[in-house]
Amino acid sequence: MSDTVPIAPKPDEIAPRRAGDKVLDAAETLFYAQGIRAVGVEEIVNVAGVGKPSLYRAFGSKDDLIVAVLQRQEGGFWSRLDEAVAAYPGDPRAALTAYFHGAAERSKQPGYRGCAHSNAAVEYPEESAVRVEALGFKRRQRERLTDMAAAMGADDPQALADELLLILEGIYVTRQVHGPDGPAQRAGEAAEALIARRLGG
Amino acid sequence: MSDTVPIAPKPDEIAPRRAGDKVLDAAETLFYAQGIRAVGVEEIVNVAGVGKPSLYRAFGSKDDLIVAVLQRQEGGFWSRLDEAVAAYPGDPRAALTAYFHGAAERSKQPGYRGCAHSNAAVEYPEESAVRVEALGFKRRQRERLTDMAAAMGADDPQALADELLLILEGIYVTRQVHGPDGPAQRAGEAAEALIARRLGG
DNA sequence: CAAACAACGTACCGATCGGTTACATGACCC
DNA sequence: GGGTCATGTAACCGATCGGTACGTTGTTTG
Repeated sequence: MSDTVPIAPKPDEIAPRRAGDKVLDAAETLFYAQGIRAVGVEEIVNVAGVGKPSLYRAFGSKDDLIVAVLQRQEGGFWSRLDEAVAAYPGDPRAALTAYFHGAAERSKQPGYRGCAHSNAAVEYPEESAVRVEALGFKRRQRERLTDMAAAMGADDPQALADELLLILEGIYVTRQVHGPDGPAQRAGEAAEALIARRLGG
Repeated sequence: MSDTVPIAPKPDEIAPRRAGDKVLDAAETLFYAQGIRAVGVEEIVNVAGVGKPSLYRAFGSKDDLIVAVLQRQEGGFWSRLDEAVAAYPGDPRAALTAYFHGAAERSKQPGYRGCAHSNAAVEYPEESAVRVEALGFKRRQRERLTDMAAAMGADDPQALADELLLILEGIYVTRQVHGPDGPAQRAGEAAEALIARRLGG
């Protein structure tokens, strides 16, 4: 994830989840919707329907909980990217193009608030475990895009990847400040143009 | 401003500034460097070297102070944009290109942390005076870019402006998550490419 | 059946949050 | 000198912050 709105925690009647899982669900939803610093642990445990010690038994501290939420959300990003890649076997250019069109589309959904990791980095500008986790994902994201640019046959994979990253982060933030009908809707086309310029076609 | 690092409050020995001005200076520096929610009023008045009542006499509340800081910072953005426009009279395309190259260059300076208004919108996702102020600037920014795109002779000024906004917000955020040698350095070239695609040349 | 253990919630902790009050001080102006 | 205005000091407010001591419950295990 890291750029989709968390699905509402499902009722735990079918699979009686542990208190820690409920905390993680609640924290993910609340952090994404309201921002990390704006959400207190009290509110998290209330929404999760558990006691405060359950949070601290499972995660040790609010910071550790934040990191755990970010780690879970990172998986979502890779899932969606891998999905696009799998949809166009042997054609990383088509995969990446599809991914950007999909990202623009996803940004229209209500409650969308961009990339949780980027938001976290903005909320935690000073050195901290949260920032380390957020920046770590961003580095892996950049590496992966660079690899894909190389696989596309770009002369300068890093340059192409970085140009696409500008668009990607642009989606995340413009959606938040300009709404669902803002610049983010041009992202697919813009990404295609930047790819075409460095690859031809 | 809104994307340059605040200059350190100058010593008030020459022009004995009012307490409210010192508060505004300190708040601008602290908010930009550490984030808004991370800074308490106590720290602000300490750095400003004034008493807490001075803050509340001048601004009424922390929220009002935040709004005042954002309003001051907005002026900086218009100054820099107007400067680029003035440097290329009658050539909005050259002006905008220069602006993007300049923005990429500025993003390298230490302490750069992107656009204060975008950051504020991330920190305040729920309706509030702060968010209203931040989003108001972002709307004016988009309108101005659209006007310039129209002046360039773009067939679809809104489309070009929005593509450039993706790059612009991309600069702001990628600098924060990827550092001064990250994707932001490709912004000038990317902006030129997107402009050329819609204008020819 | 009972001891042991894991999981959990109630109630509380000190610290800090944004904001306020009362008052002393000093510069300026007539 | 007396008044006004802007300021700083310091103590304080209720609310909320992240975090914990401790007792209760429910299940397992002998």
